[in-house]
Amino acid sequence: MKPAADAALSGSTRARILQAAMRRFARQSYEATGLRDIAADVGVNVAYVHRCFGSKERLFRAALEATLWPDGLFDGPGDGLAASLAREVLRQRDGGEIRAFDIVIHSFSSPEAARVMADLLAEEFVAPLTERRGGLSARRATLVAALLAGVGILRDVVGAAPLREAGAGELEPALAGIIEAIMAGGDEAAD
Amino acid sequence: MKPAADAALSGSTRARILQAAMRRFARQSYEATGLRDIAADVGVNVAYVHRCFGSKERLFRAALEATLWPDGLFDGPGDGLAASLAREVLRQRDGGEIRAFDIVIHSFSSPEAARVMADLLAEEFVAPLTERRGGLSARRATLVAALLAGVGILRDVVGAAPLREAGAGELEPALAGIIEAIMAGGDEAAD
DNA sequence: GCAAGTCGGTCAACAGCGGTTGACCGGCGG
DNA sequence: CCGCCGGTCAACCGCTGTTGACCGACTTGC
Repeated sequence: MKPAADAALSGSTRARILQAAMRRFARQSYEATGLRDIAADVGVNVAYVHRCFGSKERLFRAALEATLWPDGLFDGPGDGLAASLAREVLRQRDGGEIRAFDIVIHSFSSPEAARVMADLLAEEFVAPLTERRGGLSARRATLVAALLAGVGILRDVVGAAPLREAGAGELEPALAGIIEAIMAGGDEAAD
Repeated sequence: MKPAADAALSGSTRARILQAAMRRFARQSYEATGLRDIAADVGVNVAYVHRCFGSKERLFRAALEATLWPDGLFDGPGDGLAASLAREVLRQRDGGEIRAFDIVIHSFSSPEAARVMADLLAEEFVAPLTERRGGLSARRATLVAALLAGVGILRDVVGAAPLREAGAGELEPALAGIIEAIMAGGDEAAD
């Protein structure tokens, strides 16, 4: 089969596999996603998917890393950070768009995925956030991550009604306020 | 959990299966927990576990319901609510103790478990919390749930270092403060 | 110009697990 | 004697990640 048509976009089959994996992992859990599903999406054989990435866990890691903050989430002005985090979490995904967040919130549980995420949480979220916001402790940065993760899960995985209903415009400032409160919170003993 | 029935029924094989299920689901994910594991714990045949509860999902639901807030989490004084929620989430489990929380945080993902949890979140957390704390919106109550879920997951499932390290005594007041901030937060437009 | 080797990819199979099912069985009350 | 209850046993069927053998095309070396 000649991939001439979509060559420009996806070029190598490996890249297309990766993108299919990203799409799958962003919509289902790690365990619910089979290598055969991904292979079928791309139109290749299962064996090749496996041989291409070594193992399912490594494919998951690659997919997650490939989605990490494509748009420089932490690049904006420091004082708008809380707002942009809130916006990112509540953002509606349209079409084929894939957020790292979607992958993360669907694959808690499953020890393999958790291992991957523990690494990336520290390197790709806590570190940039504390660096961006001087004086912010790793603990409070992780608490921000916890809030965002919880909101994402309850909203998009569990489907909690109060977080899904219409007014994202109402939810967003509230969430931003809470994030700000967490980051600003030095009102207890310094941590 | 029914306090008296618990001891009395400990003889009943069905009750022992339920308890074994609670233990398993509190330590592994829904998907990672097999009916055969549970059956082996109790010392009965897999088929009986299935026939006893109808399906794996129903067993999960029964196990989760049986662990729900055994000690009346919302019964304390209303103003200490944030603190007691924080304490509950960060509490160290010793021995065979099983919190509903442990089951919940291990089994996000998996659609079957999520379905169960969506029901119970509304009925068993949001409703009591808003009732206990007059004027609290369902949205903010759910945000509290999100924070607690996120903290539990990052701490106990993913194993994020900043939330696990020693000082629970330092983390707890910070968490309580954030919870309080969420519940108190009417500083934005009323929601 | 031809052999050798690598790259991209297929195919079939393995080995093991998962929940679920239906047939069966011993004891016990009526 | 019948029938129900608690429980076992074996099997089914579908799925999983993973493996090794193989293959065609293209590049490289001589």
